[in-house]
Amino acid sequence: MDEQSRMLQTLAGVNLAGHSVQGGMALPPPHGHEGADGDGRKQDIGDILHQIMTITDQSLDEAQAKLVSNTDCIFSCSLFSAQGLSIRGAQEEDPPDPQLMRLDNMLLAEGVSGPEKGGGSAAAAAAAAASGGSSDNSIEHSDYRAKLTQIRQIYHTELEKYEQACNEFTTHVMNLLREQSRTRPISPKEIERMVGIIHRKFSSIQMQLKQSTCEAVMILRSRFLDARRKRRNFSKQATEILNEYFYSHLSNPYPSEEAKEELAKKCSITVSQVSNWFGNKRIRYKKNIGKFQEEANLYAAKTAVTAAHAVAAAVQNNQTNSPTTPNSGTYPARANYQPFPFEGDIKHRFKMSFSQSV
DNA sequence: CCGCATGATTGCTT
DNA sequence: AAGCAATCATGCGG
Repeated sequence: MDEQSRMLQTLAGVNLAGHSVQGGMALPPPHGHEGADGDGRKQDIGDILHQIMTITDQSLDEAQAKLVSNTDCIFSCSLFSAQGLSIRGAQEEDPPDPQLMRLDNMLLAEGVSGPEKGGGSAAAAAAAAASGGSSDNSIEHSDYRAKLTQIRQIYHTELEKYEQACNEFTTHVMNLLREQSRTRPISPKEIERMVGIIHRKFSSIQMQLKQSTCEAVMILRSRFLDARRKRRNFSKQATEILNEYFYSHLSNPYPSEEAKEELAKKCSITVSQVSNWFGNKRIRYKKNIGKFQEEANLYAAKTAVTAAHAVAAAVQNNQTNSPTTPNSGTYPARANYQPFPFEGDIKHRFKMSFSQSV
């Protein structure tokens, strides 16, 4: 912040002072204001500069405060340190500026700098994609979007403020130059150069805003969308369903894509969550079969009961059938004994241990 | 507060 | 590309 102010002051100040001094020295002031006029004009420029700078600093501080409080006060340190970096970065490279492009791209991708309405959904989609799967966490999601909207609004108002300040400042300087042009010739190139300097300085301030906004979005994202942080145990019902499937397919606990989808629907979780669950379950079961024995028996009994019910229902439904119903299984709950499919091409040697364990 | 349970992530293998 | 193994980070009961 200090560095930036100094830069703006020195850069703009040197040039303005130079012109002012030149003008004052080379030619006498147009109106009869005595020698004090030259000094007065310098004073004017200095005042304006100071004014503009304080405005800019204030607004930047405000923006930062808002962005920080919007995410969390804890993160203010990272925000400010990041800004410090951005100041240094902003001073290098003028014309193409890859960093600015990166920031712009990110803001656009996050839906911050994009169109006002569609931005939210774009950000949501990006966020969902980043978090691994198409997860629709209803409550957290809307919360996230609300926060993102706040950030977007702050960003836009601040951006507008800077643009306005930039224009005002430019107009001021132009007016001053025009005034001076009555006393000495000022080439268009000189004016152009001045405007360029001003714009560059203001765009570096904008860059800070963008950097801060990016930071805020990243923090928001990591806090709301990192599923690991927001881990919640599945519902009792969901684990029941998953366990039932697992223990009734103990010889081959690898649900197909369709089976995963169905389980996901039943448990109201995502398919990738089902995959995670089975991955974890397989490895943990294999690691310590003994520990899971009780659970296995429990679910075996449970599925056996449901199977018995199913059989009973079937028998009741069509009594014409022969009484011997030899467990011709499609999904039937085969509790304790398994036919061990032992496919010749066992890709995963752990299937062996699953089969043996039963 | 500690330790275990558990869902998610990461890196590697096949 | 799917799964394993290790690991992380949180949830939860004692």
